[in-house]
Amino acid sequence: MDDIGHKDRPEHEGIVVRAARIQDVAKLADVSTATVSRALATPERVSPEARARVLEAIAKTGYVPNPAARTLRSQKTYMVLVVLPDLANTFFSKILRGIEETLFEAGYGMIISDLDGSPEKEAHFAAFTAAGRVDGAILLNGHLFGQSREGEGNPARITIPLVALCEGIPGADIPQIEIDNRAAASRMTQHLASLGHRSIAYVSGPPGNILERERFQGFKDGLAASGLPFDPGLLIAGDYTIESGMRAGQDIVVRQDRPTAVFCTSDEMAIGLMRTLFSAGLSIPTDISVAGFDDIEFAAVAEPALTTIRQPRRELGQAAASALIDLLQGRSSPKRIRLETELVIRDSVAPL
Amino acid sequence: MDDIGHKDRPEHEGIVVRAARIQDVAKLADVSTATVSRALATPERVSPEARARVLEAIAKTGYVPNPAARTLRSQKTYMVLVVLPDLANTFFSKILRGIEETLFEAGYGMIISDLDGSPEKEAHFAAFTAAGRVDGAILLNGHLFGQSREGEGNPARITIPLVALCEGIPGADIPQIEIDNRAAASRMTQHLASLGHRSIAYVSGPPGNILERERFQGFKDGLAASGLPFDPGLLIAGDYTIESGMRAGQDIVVRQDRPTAVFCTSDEMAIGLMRTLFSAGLSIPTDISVAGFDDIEFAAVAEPALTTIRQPRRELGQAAASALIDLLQGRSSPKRIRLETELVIRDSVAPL
DNA sequence: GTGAAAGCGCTAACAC
DNA sequence: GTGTTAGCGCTTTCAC
Repeated sequence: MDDIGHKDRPEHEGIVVRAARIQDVAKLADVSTATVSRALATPERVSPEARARVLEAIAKTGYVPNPAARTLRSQKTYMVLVVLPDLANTFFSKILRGIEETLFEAGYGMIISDLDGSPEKEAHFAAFTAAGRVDGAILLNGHLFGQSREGEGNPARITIPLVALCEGIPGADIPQIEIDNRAAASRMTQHLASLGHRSIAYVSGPPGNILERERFQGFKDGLAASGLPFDPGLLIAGDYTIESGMRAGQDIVVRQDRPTAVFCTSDEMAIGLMRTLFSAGLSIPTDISVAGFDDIEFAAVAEPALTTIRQPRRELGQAAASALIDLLQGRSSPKRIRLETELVIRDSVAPL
Repeated sequence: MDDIGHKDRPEHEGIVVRAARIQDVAKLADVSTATVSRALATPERVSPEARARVLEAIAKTGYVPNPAARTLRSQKTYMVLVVLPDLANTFFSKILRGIEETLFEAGYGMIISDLDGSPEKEAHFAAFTAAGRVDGAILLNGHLFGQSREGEGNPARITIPLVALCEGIPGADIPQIEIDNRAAASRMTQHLASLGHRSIAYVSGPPGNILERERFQGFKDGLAASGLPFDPGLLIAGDYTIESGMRAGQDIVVRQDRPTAVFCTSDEMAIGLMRTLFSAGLSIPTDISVAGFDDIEFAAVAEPALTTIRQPRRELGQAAASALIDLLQGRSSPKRIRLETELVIRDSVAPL
């Protein structure tokens, strides 16, 4: 730093010059700074000659507008916050990519916050958002800021556009982008039943989770539609992780009266569960059928290949980003967007 | 917007008030704005009484400093850019989490850019970085901005602190955080050889990739150390993806003279390859041993469980973030940090 | 269509 | 230890 905090930029080898500002461009193009600004933001309001001179000057100086100054003045950051419960969960990566590419095309950047179950982090990002560092946010964590613990008093209120993705937020008046979890779970259950399975175990997601509630409803719907009774004894607690799937497998292995099929509400759990069943000497699907949910990359290459429900993850991300961009640019957005799922039949489920 | 672009904040039901600024706090605490600023940045330089009044006023007003104004003035963004080749690759998620948590603790936010093989995106983020939107960057993509296509002329030069993670950047004079790929690959090769395997196939990463170059060297080292000849016929081209692993499996299946072990340089490829071998009726490790690299989550639950090299992914992320923070705060950082890997022995490799 | 000038909210230099 | 003030770089009235 040679100067009061300016960014430096080597122009010629060894000679350090401060970065070009709008004034430099204006001077070079022989116009006012206002015209430079307009040439960039609203070219149609600038004469072609002036515009050409400005563009040339920009090219010559390598001018890039200072975003902090722009934000300070215009109150727009062109940044979107994406709130995740867990960045290390592979389920999110394709969704993130869908979000990122759509945001990118519209000129928005993406800031990721991994809540990691930490209320401090959540408070931090709530403040961050309230401070105007982002124009909008996409919430994948199933609740609004500050709603994790109810009735905790209100921190700085968030007034920017918000969109909920995957995990709907019941009370919130914001666009919700999701799949029909209930219908999908019902479909899988009916598929299992149609193959002759009458004793179908259900490995749940975390208690209270909205996806879990919907999928569980779907499971019961499917049972009912197939004329099967609901047996609470066939419910096994899980939390969508590989580890909980392995634990669920233990549970099943030790039962004297084993179910003939297991519906795991995530592929991770299904893969973990299959691991445990194998280790116990069972074979799939001969001894027991296993179904998953999500269709992550590894579902197709698992041994046996996993029968599951495909979620259009990339499209979900794209749809959420599009909805948010609509809001950001003053357009309206449908309150609920539901994308189609697909029953993917592979080898882990067989007729009884 | 009721006003010239100010952010609004509901204070009481229905009444909308603009967000508190430093002046509001100063007035309420009966000090100057400078004192408020100091009370936040350098509390030790403010009298305890003044500080207490300021803190109280901040609590009362719900004041959150405007980051754009702060950045404009101080030339610091407290943002770090993380450049990834592919966000959807599950290998990165745990690394990202390591980065994020370390950055977060130090008060930095993280902006993710998924290059996605697109030169336009790369140019965009180079400009983005040059424009001063971030204080530093962590590069996971194996090259500096603008170096993807050589001799393409120089866009705005990046002068902020940079750190390379996982994929080293040979010519660059920046801290490199990585594992010893060569030693790890050599170790796995020797492990295979020690079990009696003399015909070991090698499934490579993308050509030209630095990880691939190092691991390939390690493979040859390991062969040499075990007294085995190097046979180019046992090299199979891959690119670290599941799909390329499946293709490599096809290659192996059709050989009349099959290798007895396959060293895949990513777990994804190993899992894909096992899928193909299974489908062809081979059993692992009875007919053929398969080894991976990385120890992703699914390696332990694959069937059979995958013998592989564990990379400390979270720690890699943390180390890179720490190194960058050191640079950002004017401290120096070692030019090369190498974290330990571990040979994880599971069931996919057996003695000949 | 263009320019002058105000000012976004903050920090840092300087004076006391 | 504290206040005054300039000004970071831009956009946006307002006047012409």
